[in-house]
Amino acid sequence: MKNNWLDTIFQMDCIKGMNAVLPEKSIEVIVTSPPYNIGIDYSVYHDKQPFKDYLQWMGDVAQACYRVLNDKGSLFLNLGDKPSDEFRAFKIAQEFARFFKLQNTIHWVKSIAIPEKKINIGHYKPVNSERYLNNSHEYIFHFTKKGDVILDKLAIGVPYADKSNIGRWKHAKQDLRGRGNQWFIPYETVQEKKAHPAAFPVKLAEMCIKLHGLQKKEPFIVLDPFMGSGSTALAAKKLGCHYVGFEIDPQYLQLAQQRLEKQ
Amino acid sequence: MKNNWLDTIFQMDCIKGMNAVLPEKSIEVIVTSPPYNIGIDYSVYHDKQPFKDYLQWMGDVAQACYRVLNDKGSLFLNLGDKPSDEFRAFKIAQEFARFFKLQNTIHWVKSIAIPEKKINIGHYKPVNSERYLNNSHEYIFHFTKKGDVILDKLAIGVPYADKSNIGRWKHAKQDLRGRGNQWFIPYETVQEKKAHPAAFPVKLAEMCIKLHGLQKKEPFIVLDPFMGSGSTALAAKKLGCHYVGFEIDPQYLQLAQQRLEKQ
DNA sequence: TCGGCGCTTGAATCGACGT
DNA sequence: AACGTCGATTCAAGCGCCG
Repeated sequence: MKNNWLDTIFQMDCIKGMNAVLPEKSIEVIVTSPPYNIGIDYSVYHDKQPFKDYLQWMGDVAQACYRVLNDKGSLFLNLGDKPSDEFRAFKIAQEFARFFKLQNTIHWVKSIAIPEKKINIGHYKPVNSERYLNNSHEYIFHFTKKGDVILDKLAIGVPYADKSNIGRWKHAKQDLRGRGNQWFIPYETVQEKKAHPAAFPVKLAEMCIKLHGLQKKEPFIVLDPFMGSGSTALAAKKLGCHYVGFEIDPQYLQLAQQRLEKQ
Repeated sequence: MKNNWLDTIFQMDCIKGMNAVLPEKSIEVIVTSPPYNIGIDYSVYHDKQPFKDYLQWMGDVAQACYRVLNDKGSLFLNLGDKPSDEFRAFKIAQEFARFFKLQNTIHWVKSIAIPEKKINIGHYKPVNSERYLNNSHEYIFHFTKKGDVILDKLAIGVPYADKSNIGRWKHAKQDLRGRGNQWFIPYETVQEKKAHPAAFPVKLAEMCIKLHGLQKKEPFIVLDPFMGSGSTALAAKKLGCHYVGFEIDPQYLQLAQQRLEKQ
């Protein structure tokens, strides 16, 4: 029974799951958005330092990811920020940096206003505070093993603003330039959330996979250790890749499977 | 001679300068963009660990800033990112966090493309690399002493997307909502840079000062320990505030003074 | 007994979206 | 057009603990 774990979401803890189910270096791309505060049993010893334990747990996840990722693979780690929670995203990213190299930092822009240009796009998330600015940003840290993975930047390219640049350089054969590290993707709206309370949009996962490059391996397998409602699996399926994932919560698991069937 | 240092840029090292010239708690707002690699004498002992020394030096700067800043003052720290330089901005910010609280993280968006909406704004900075995305982002870390400084969010507000919100709440008297933490400010163009090779746009410094709130103190003094070509001083002057700063390089100092006279 | 903490808890709040 | 909904919200009051 070779690869009988392909296109499966397992209801188990992701660290145990990855170690038990996935062979070394079998995964080409990991896209994930870890949950904020679960996965640790605080009941006995650790009740005083939950965040420190959470960090260590994240380090363990990173290590397990390292084992299963291909040497030329990519790991995309989505992390939000809370103004009241200093450097949270950064500290988690540093745990991953114990094993991986941070090759790119992508900024997911959910909302931006440019009054001068009459631009005012995206869902604006209210914050009731006189000291904190409304946060409309999340990080996507791009980790690789050596920091030298070749990317397919034009796969998620955008048209040139100045069309005279087309044909100006030998690589500029089409009206397509790299997108840069600022990615605008709007919030899911309330209604969309009701149907699929996804941690991040399918489109975001799609962009990560395409940026890594689709033509690299066979079989091309995308992993999400925290599958949640299945956005990563959906993106992989849409792009013709295999997926595999783990999710403890049976309700989320069911939701993910429903979304996959529908698609 | 009281306050004879107002509206002055001193040609000296900023740590020595701040300690010598500025009284405790005399400054209301600090806006600064530290240089990348100067300020340390590598010649004798430290040749093996330049970045570590740079970090320590940044910590010393932070400490000197802490002394001169008002208890309800704000420090805006602008830091760029290099993809090849892992977590550089965060590590510097953490040095400041030894003394200050990180109250907000602002993202300076220099360029963003949203092909779906045919939006493609800002100067696109080409990068010849197959592994690194084009970086069009810098951080502005907002530090305060206790993390509880009240801001004037509407001073840099933007119009509502949904006008039916105007008048809906008692504070919403005008078509103005908070801007959030994503600030679009375009690159200075090459031509502008030739005239004033500024580390950051005057507009950015203006927005920081206005966000802190202009009605807070008299005299309202804005400090930049690394004055460079004088953007912070220019912004302060434009807004009717006093400025003070330090700059080692005589050529930059001269440039800053020229820009201030012109304005 | 009073006051200053840390933690918990409920109230208030914002702006876009949907009806 | 007006208004109810919703948030990996924030904020301040309240309680218990300790000096």
